[in-house]
Amino acid sequence: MLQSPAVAPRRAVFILKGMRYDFAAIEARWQAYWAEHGTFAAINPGQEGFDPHRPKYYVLDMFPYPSGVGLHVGHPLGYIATDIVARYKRMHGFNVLHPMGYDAFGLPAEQFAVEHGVHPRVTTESNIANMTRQLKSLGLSYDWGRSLATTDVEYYRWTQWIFLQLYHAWFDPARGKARSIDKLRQLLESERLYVGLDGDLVEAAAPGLDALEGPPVGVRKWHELSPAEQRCVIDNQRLAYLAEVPVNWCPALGTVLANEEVTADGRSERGNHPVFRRPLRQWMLRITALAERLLSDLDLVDWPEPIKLMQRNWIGRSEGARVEFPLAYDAHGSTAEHAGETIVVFTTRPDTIFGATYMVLAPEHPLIQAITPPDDWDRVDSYCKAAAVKSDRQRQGEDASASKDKTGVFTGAYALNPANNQKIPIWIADYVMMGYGTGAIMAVPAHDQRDFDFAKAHGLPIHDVVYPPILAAVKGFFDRLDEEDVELTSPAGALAFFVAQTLTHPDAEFGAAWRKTLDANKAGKLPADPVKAVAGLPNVSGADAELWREGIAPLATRDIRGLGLAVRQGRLVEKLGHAIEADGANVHSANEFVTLNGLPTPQAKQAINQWLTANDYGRVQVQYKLRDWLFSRQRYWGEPFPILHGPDGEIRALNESDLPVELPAMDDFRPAASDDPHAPPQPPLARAPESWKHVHLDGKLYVRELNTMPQWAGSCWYYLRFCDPKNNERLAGREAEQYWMLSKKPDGSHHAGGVDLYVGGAEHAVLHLLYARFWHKVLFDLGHVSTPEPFGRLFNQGYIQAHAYTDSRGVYVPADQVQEKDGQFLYQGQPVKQEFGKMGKSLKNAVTPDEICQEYGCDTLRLYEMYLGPLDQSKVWRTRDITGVHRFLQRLWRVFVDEEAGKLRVVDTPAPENLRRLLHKTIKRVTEGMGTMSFNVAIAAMIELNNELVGRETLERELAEPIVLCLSPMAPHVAEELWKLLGHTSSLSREKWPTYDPAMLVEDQVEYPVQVNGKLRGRVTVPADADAEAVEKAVLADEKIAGCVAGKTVKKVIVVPGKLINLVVG
RNA sequence: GGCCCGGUGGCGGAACGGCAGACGCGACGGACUUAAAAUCCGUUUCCCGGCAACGGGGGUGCGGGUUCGAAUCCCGCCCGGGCCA
Repeated sequence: MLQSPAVAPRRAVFILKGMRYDFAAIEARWQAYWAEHGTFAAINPGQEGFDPHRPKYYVLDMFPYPSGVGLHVGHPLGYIATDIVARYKRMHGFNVLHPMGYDAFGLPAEQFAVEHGVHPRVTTESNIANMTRQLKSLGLSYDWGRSLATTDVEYYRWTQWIFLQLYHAWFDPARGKARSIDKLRQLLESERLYVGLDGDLVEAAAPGLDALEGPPVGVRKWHELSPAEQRCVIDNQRLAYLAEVPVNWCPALGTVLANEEVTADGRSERGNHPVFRRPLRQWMLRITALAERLLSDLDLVDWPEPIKLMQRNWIGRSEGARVEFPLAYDAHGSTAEHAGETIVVFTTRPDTIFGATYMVLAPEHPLIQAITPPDDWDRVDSYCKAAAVKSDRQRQGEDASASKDKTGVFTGAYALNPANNQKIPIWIADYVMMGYGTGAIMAVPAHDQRDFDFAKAHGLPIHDVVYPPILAAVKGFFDRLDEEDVELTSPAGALAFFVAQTLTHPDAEFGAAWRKTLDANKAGKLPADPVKAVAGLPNVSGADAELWREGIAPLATRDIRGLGLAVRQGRLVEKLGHAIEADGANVHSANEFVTLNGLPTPQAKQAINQWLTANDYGRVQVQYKLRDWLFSRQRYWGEPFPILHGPDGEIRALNESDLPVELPAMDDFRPAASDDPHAPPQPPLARAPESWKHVHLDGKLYVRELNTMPQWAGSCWYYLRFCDPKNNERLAGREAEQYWMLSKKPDGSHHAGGVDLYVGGAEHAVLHLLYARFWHKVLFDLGHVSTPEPFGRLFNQGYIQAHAYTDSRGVYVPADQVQEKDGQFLYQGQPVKQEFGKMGKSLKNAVTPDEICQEYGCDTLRLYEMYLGPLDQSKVWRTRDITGVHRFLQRLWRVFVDEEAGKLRVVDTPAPENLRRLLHKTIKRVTEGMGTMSFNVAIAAMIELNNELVGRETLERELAEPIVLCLSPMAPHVAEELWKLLGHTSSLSREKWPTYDPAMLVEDQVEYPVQVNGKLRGRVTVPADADAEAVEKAVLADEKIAGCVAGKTVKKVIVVPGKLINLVVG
C-alpha cells in the first residue's frame, strides 16, 4: 500500500527507531556481551581474580534430559527462578556458582537410536546443542564453561570411580557409617570381629573378656576360614554387591524393568510385552544400610515438608516385633529333624497377636519343603512354581480382578500361636513377599483386609481383638444387656442411643450412658431411626458414620440377637464383612500371664512386646520398606561397570588408574529380544568387539561386566562435578569442593547441605534425591566430600499446565489452532472440548520458548512466567495474557526514553517526595519478594511504581537507577540497556542491590479504618505519633462514627497501632 | 483406603489474625485515528436503593468453634490435584 510521505508522525518514528524498545536487538546485544566478557563465570579458589572474602552461593537446577523436541515453556520455569536468585545474589556480593548440564544417558536416546539406526551419541549431542541454544536465548546467567553431560567420557570416568568406592566399602553398624573394606579386613584379622554361622559379622566382646570366656558360641575366627570363605564374607559386606534377586524380566525388550515400568497386569509399560518374574544375578547397591541416616538427616535440611514426608514414607521405617511361632507337631507329617524349628514373622501390629488364626509363607520361603508333609508336597510345589513367574504387582493384586482370587495352598502343617497356644494352620500364598520382612506373616484376618479376604476365600477363622471406639461402645452395650435383664421397647434404638451417648461423651463411663439409655427406654424416648441417631451426629467421622450406616445399624435392625451373639463371641468383624484396621482398644486378648484387654493400641503394643521379649518369643525390631537398589541394566547407553569376571567366577574390580572404561563403538546396540522367558539375558555389550570384552591380566582371561548402570547413576553426583568440572585428578578438587559445598549458617557454623538452593520438579522427590543423598553420604563417610548432605535447601516448582482440546472422537487437536467464539471452542470449524493438562507433546498443547522470544522477547517471557503465580504451584499458561507484562516493559521504556524526541528523560534534579517514598516502599516489596521467591509480588510492585511514573516528562536519576537495578534480575536485558543509557559503561550484574530507608516508609499522618463491632464504618486521620487515647478521642469526635454509635454504649475501644480501630458497642 | 497439597470476582492471583479482591488478563465505555492496530483515560465482587456523589446488605467450597475481629487458627464435611497402597 502506498503511504503519503507527508505524514509527520511516521517520519518521526522512522528517524527515532534507534530509541525504541527494540527487544530483539537489545537481547542479542547483551547476550553477546555477557558471553564475550565472561560475565557469569564463577571463579574457583586458586584461580586468578578469586576473592576469598566473598561468601559463596551455589544455586542449581535439576538438569534436563536432552530430548529431541527441545524445551517447551514449562521447562524454564525453574531455570528462570534460579537465574533471578543467582543474579540477585551476585548483586549482594556473593561469588555465585550457577551451572547447567545434561542427564544424557538412558532409554529415550537409546530407543530413538534403535528405531532410527543413528548412534545415541549423535542424537544426544545434537539435542544438547539445540537445548543449549534455547537456554542461552533466555539470557540465563549460567557459567557455560562448566557445562557437562553425564555421557562425557571424562564425566562417567568418575561415575565409575564412585562405583569403585562403593565396591570397596562396607557399612560398619558399630560406627553407623561406611568404611573401607581394608578396615573390615583389619578388624577381622585382629579378631575384633568374628564370622557368624550365616557369614554375618559378630562383634567381639569388650577386650579382655574374650580371654576369660572365649569368643561367643557358634562363631569362627578369620584365620579359621578358607580363602574362598573369606572372600565370600567380604563380598557379602560390600556396598556394591552381586546378588541373585527376583527381577521383572521382559524378554521382548531384553532387559529388566523397574516395578514402576510394569503394568498391573504384568506387561511392560513400553510396548505392552509380557514381563516375567525370574531370579537374575544383578549388581545391587546397599542403600538399606544407610536407611536410618537417610531418615534422620532429613531433619538437617531445609526442604518442603511434603517432600521430606514422601522420603520418610519411601524409607518406610516401622517399629514392630519379630515373633517366633513354634511348629506344632501332630500325628502325620512332621519329622523329628525339624523339632525346635520356628517360623519367624515380622509384624507392625503385635497387639493383634491374639487374633492370629493362621500363618502364611511366601512361596519362596526356605522352610516350605521342610514343613510340608510328603503327601501334600505335589500340591504345594506346583503352587510355588506358578507363583514364581508372577510379577510383584500381580501377586499383591493391585487391580480389582486379582484381589478377588486370593490364591493360596495349605501346607498341611501347623504352628502354635505363642500368645494363646492355639494350633493354627500354615498356608502358602503369593500375596506374601519374600523381599519384605521375613517372608512369613501371622495372619490377623479381623484387622488386616488382605488377611480377611484370604480367610474368607479359604474358610479360615476370624477373631476380633481390637475395637475402635464405636465398636467398643457396641460391645459395652451388649455387656450390660447381658448383666441386666431389661425389657427394651426398641433394642436397635437403645443400641443407637447408647452408642450416640458414648460417642458424644467420650470420657464418660459406659455406666452413665447405660443409665441414660434405660431412662430413655422408660420414657419412650429411644430414637426411631437408629441410622440417623448415630451417623447424623456432628463429631462422628465419615468412616465411623459409614461403619454404622452400612454395618452395625442394618444388623441391629434385622437381627439384634445375632449381633449380640457375634459381639460376645468376638465375631463381629466377620459379620461386618471387612477388616477393621483402625487403632482402638483390645478385646479377647488375654492369657493367664498377660492381658491386653482395654488397652489402647500403642500401650497394647508395648505390653505385648514386653511379654514376648521376656518369654523369648520375640523382640522389638525396626524394619524398613526401602529395598536395596537394583543397579544393573541390560542396555547399551549407560555407564559400563569397572568390573571384570574371572574364569573361576572371581569378581575383580579395575584399578582407578584403568578408568575410564569407555563404551565400545558398536553399530548394533539393540538388546537381544526373545520370546523365551527362560533364555539367558544378552545385554547389547555381549556383542561388543572381543578386543573390548576380553581383558588379559596376570595371566588370566577376564570378561568385562556386560551390564550398564541405570540412568540414575549419572545424576547422583553432577552437583559435585560442577564445582570443578575440568579436574582430571579427582571427581572435584578438594579445595573447590570445600569452597562451594560448605555453606555457613548465620552463626558461622556449617550447614548440613552443600548446594544452597536446588530447584526442580516434585517428580524427583523420592528416587533421584534419595539416591543422590545415599552416594553423597558414602562419599562423606569415606572422606571425599565435606558435607553430610548434598542439598541444603530444596524448592519444588509447580508444573505449567495448558488448555488442550479434543474433538468429537476424543483425539487431541493442536491447541494453537483452536479458536474461541462466544464461549465455544472451534478447530477447523468443528466444536472441540476444552481440557486441561500438563504441557507436552502428547496433549498437543506445547508452546516453545522460541516462538515467545521471537514475538515478545525473552525479558517478557521471563516476567510472564514469574508473574503467573507462586512458583511452587501449578498454573495455566495462556499466551494471550503475555501482553500484560510486555506492555509493562514498553511503558517502562517510555518512562525512561522519549521516543518521539529521541532522548533520555533522565534528569539530575531531586525527585518529588511522594515518588521518593513510593520508590523506597517498592524497593522494600521487591527485596522481600526476592527473599521468599515471590517473584509475582515483586513484579506487581514494579508495575505499580511504573504506573505512577507513566506520563511524566522527566525521570529523576535517583529514581531511575534503583528502578533499573530492581528490575535487572527479572528482566536483565532491558535493564542492562537502560543502565548503559544512564551512562554506565559496564554490566550492572555486580552493582549493589538498592537499599531502602525505613524512615522513608513512615508517614506523619495515618489514616485509620474504623470498625464498629467488626464492620467498617468510616475512617479517621490522625498524626502518626498519636497515642491510643488521642486516637480514641479523634474517633469518637468523628461525625460519622458518632452517628453509628449514637444511643449505644461504647464498651471497648481496640486500637491496633498502624492498622485499624474497632469499637465494641452494645 | 491412608497421607500430603489446594479451593478467594469472568480468569491468573494479592492480603505478619486487622480496610478482602493489590497487580495483570479479559470485558465494557471514552480519547486519538478516514479506519484498524498500537497507545492513553475511565469502569469492572455480587445484590438492593439512587440521575448522581453515595448509602445499605451479602460475600474467600459447606457447617460449626475460638476471637473485639477469621480468607488466615481449631473441629467436622464436600470437591479438585499429588504420592503411597
